[in-house]
Amino acid sequence: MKEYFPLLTSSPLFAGIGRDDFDAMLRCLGASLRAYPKGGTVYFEGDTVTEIGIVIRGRLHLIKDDVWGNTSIVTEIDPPGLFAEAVVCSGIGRIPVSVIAKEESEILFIDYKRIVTSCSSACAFHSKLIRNMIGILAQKNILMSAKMEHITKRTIREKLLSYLMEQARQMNSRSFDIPYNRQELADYLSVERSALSAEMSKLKADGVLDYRKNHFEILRRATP
Amino acid sequence: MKEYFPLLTSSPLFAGIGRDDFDAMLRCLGASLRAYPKGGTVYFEGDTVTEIGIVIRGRLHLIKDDVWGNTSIVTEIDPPGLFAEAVVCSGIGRIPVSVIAKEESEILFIDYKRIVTSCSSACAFHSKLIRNMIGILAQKNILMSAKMEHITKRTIREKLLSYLMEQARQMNSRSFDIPYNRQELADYLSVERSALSAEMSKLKADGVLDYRKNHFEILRRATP
DNA sequence: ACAAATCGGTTGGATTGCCAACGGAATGAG
DNA sequence: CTCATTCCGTTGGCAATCCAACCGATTTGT
Repeated sequence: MKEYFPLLTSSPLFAGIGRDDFDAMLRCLGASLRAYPKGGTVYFEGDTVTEIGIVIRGRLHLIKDDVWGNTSIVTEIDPPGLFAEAVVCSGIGRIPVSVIAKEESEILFIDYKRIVTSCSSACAFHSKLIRNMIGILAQKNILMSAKMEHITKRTIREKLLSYLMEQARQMNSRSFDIPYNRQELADYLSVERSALSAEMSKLKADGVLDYRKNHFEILRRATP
Repeated sequence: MKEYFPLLTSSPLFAGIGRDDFDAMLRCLGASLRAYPKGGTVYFEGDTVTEIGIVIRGRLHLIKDDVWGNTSIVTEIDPPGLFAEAVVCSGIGRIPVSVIAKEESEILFIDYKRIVTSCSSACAFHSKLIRNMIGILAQKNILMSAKMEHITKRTIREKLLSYLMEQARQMNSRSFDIPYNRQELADYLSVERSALSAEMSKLKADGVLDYRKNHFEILRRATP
């Protein structure tokens, strides 16, 4: 198991856990490692899950099957990504997506109860692990709230400005870089790339915005 | 403090905490009660916060000030609602909204560190409180993910069907009630009420859907 | 340096949604 | 019962978005 230490310690879940504690911890948590062939199914939508999963090797797709049979990819998860943590931690249990191995994969499973129940030997890392878990869930909350904030706006112009102004606020500057290219930004705001480009040009022409590649500068307040 | 027991115990955060432990718990957590006049400001956007808040009396508005001065209400919080839990638990600290008292209000503040740090007397409720906190964050995650799933769809038809099919799946039946009226459903999906009504009529005409008030029945798979 | 691939801006026609306004049905108060 | 209110469906004109297609610029691989 030790071979996975470098990978796992880069996961937010295990942040701050030392190499020395590592093996003992995994044993104490009753972590189990399972392998899946390419195309194999980890969970079917609706399955009851009690373990969180951490991708060690390979790649997973969380997919949703439309009632008519169309399947759409909700997320892709690469090592050392977490999945099923929200369903498990919420106590809901029924997973709302199917999980399939897009490549031959190895996954580390940890039973949620073993995380939140202090073991008899009162392992020191338990509380650290729990704080990490809380941090992960809370952070995801923040990110999703922010995204909602933007997406619920009516027009592309509003969505874009909402996003850019938040970036400016976070960077504490009117001039900043964003971590997306055009297509990714369009996907994030769930609009068409071409329509986004068009709106950006208009904003530039209006003197509201200046940009070049993924560097942006807000010049003045936008009027509709 | 005991007077607040019935209210607070109805909060998911304190679920399962007995009356006997209650006062000791609040003292152990260093909970502090503060009052705000109508219109008073609890937090300004960007403030650094380390305490989660629980509304005991009154009502709060979480608001966001557009750079141009337009303020929009993000959420309304009534007793015994929680706020600032995500910012605090994520360790981000800078609150992304302003919090104002819409009415004269009383708020119970609890320092996050006191929750996740075991006290010297190893209070039994600590772990319960932590599990509750995790559950709250995770549940919010699930709800937001589901909403995203719907909202990111391109057309009203798709948004609506996405929502309804999820309801059907959850209720395990093609016939079910939803907890919204038209306006609320439109707000949830962030579309226009009238446009939603129109689309619903079309779906009914197409034989895909039947409904009456807030009772729905899915008749057959939708084709675009 | 050349070819191929990726990325981003532009354009025009079809689709879709927004908005404002109206009217009917249901509900509730006096 | 009558009036006022709320909820919901309908409609039409206008604005925004989607979609497909194209092209130039930049990047990447060889």
